[in-house]
Amino acid sequence: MPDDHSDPDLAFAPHDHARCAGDAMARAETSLALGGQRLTAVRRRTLQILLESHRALGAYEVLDRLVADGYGNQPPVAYRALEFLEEQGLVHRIRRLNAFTACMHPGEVHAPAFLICRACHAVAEAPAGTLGAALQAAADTLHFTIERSTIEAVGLCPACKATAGTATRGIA
Amino acid sequence: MPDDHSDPDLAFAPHDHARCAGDAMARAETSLALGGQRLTAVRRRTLQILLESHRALGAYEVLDRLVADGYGNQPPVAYRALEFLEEQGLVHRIRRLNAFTACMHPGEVHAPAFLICRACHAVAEAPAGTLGAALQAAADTLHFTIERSTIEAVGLCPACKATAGTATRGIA
DNA sequence: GTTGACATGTTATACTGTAACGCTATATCC
DNA sequence: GGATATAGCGTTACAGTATAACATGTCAAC
Ligand SMILES: [Zn+2]
Ligand SMILES: [Zn+2]
Ligand SMILES: [Zn+2]
Ligand SMILES: [Zn+2]
Repeated sequence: MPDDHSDPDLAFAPHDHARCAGDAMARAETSLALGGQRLTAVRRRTLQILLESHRALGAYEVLDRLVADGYGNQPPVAYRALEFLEEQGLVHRIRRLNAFTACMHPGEVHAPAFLICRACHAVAEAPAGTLGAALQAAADTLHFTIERSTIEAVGLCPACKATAGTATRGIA
Repeated sequence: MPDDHSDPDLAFAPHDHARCAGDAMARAETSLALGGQRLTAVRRRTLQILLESHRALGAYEVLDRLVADGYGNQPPVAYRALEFLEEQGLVHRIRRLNAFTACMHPGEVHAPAFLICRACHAVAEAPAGTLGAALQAAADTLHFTIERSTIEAVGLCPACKATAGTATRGIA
């Protein structure tokens, strides 16, 4: 059995997602412990919820899930947990969708870029490649200093391209 | 007097903005005429409003301006005009700001990328350069087909870097 | 002038995000 | 253990963003 956890993003491919999510949660715990940050019950559950699929969830979807688990049922509960996780680099905000998704490469420094399938709503974190450099180069010609960047592409994932028109596929 | 209308984006530099905006409006008229689309009063005024500065305006800011000119004062009036202009490639949506800005390169095919100054709120459309290609390359490795992309960077424009901390500068 | 298509005006509502306050849990220091 | 400080959570109330649905108006083609 091949190692299906080599990097090239597997959001679009079938894979051992239980392990995928478990690994991510473990990395999150390590990373937070190192930084002296607290992974409280709400925060942990929020991250778990996002890790259940390679999709982006709206704050209110997350909130619904938290409520079902007995946590506070007001928007700030979800927003606070999500913002904390984003600050810690464990979650990314997908502005195009007004939604959040778990980071698949926590720890590594990365200007994240996302590929969003409009059919199955899977979200993959694209391999950085020369992307960051290209954006930096564009900024340089205008003498602009980049602090944060948002790169998001909408289109069709391989599975949905194959089934052209059909609905959900894969882990999304 | 040098031609200050050579491309490298001038949003961050002083320039003859009346001509800058006038040119853009003229290109818009041509482009719509070719496509058989109608530049109605609301649409024209909406584009003018966005062309007054190199900033992004929220739909409700645009609406306020339209109301002041005697147009309908409900959100759909502004959203419809903005969406029409965006479909025609004359306006871009800046998701990071929940706002809209006039396109500075209408006609040309371009996967737009924006540089947003967090100090003076100027928004420049970055020269495409290798950016589109880099994103496409990243997508290719996952066999993802890009249909639309959102590229936005937040940081400091040259003027605001110089004044480090001071407020508004330039045309923004 | 009637028809049909498109655009605008209007009502109402849905969705997304935050400010502010008070309570509770946790860590720290004595 | 008890006092103190801090961070996190629960809640109320509201602000900001966006859209569905329907009525009215405008314009060009026939
Ligand atoms: Zn997975
Ligand atoms: Zn898909
Ligand atoms: Zn200008
Ligand atoms: Zn600036």
